[in-house]
Amino acid sequence: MDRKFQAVRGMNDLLADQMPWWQLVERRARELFADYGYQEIRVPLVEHAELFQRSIGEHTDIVEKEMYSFEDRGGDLLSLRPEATAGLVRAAIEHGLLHNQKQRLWTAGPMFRHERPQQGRYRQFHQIDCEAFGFAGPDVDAELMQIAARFWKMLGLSGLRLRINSLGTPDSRRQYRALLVAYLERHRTSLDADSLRRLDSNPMRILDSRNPAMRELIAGAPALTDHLDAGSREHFERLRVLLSAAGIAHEVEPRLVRGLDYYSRTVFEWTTQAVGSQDAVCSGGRYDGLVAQLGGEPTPAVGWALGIERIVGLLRASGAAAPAALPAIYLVLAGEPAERAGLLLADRLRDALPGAGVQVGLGGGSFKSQLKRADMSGAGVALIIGDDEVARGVVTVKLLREDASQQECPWEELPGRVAALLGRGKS
RNA sequence: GCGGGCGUAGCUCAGCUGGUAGAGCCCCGGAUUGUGAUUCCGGCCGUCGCGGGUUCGAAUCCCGUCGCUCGCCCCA
Repeated sequence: MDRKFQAVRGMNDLLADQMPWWQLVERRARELFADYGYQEIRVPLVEHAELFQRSIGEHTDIVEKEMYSFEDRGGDLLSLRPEATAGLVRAAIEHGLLHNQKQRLWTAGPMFRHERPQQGRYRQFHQIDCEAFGFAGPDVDAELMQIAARFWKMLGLSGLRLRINSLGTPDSRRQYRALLVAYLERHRTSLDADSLRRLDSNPMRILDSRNPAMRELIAGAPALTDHLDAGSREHFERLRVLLSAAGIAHEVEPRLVRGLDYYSRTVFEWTTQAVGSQDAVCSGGRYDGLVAQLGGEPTPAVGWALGIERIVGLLRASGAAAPAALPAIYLVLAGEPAERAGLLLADRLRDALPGAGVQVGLGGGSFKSQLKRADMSGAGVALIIGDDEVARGVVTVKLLREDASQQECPWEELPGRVAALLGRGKS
């Protein structure tokens, strides 16, 4: 073999030391959505490429250069999903979920974008995503932000900032866009290369440029907030009232523009300063036109997505220790007769003590190394079985975490004895 | 697509101005023929990312290439 296989760039293996955090995040998310009455659904990772082109927008970076697209054997052009919303909307329409109904849904899973990986940004990354359909008012916008805020609280995360903005309706956005382009054209000579490029394709994106040299120019630009239609302005103002009443801290950020074409009215983003330059951990917005655009009945909708990798990064950076699942009991088996008895005895213990965690010292080795492995396993109790114990039908019980002389225990009494030891250890 | 940094043992890394590769951790065995977490001894572990060049001699210098990583763009 002249070549070791490596994972595809930007697609990471999640090893055991990572999983306690992932499991924590996923478990809490499940509890969170249950608490708000959101239902989980799952949709395929692959959809027709056209679904994403039409929903996300032809001229977005995602569609233009980041999608994994391929022709399948039947000649269909398919894509790995770069985000979750389009697939959820497609499924909701396809199964009639939006027919005279309101829906509050969530999903989670991998997304794929062909970007240059860096900290917090990967080609396969994972999102938790929730969407509410059929609610036109700002109350559901506020609820979605409340859900996210509660999630941070459940996970013990602090230091996250919520910034909100309104993009208005497609109509008011078009008018504003014309004003903005006129302004930028007048200052064309001060634009940087990236902004010049975006002037034609997506001028509003110039507003959230990170280039400090552009700051002054941007500050002088007409503000989106000043050019909203009356309905959008009222929606936005009521949203702010609701957020304040619910005790959700937020800032209006007139320059916040999201990268996907389908957003209308409310957009928002939670950011952090704790993990590299990819600072957005959760973001979303309202997309009232998308369902109709994809062939459904006109249905107002709003949702957000959060990046699990970024949340896990925050948790790790916060110094919190993830609860690792350790076995409570480790079975040391010395010699062939003990090995023969060990598996069954371990299962009896599992029957009697479900959830405790019983690990069998497989693979032999010296007695010393077996005890060493028992210690390393994190178990509190080592049960030692050798030829002598098998012959007499007993087990040697040794406490690994405290000073106490070890004792012998007949097999029949073992579950009760161990239960008592574990109970004492916990209290 | 564009920049910066880095590739030496499974992991973390040392190796000065070129002299033919090391430490710690891990793992295994022993000191203690059945007692771990402390100690001591021993063992295992390498195409020095890859290819080419310079040289008597390259982990070290030069060129190329691949990979990883951080950042830009963009985004979760």
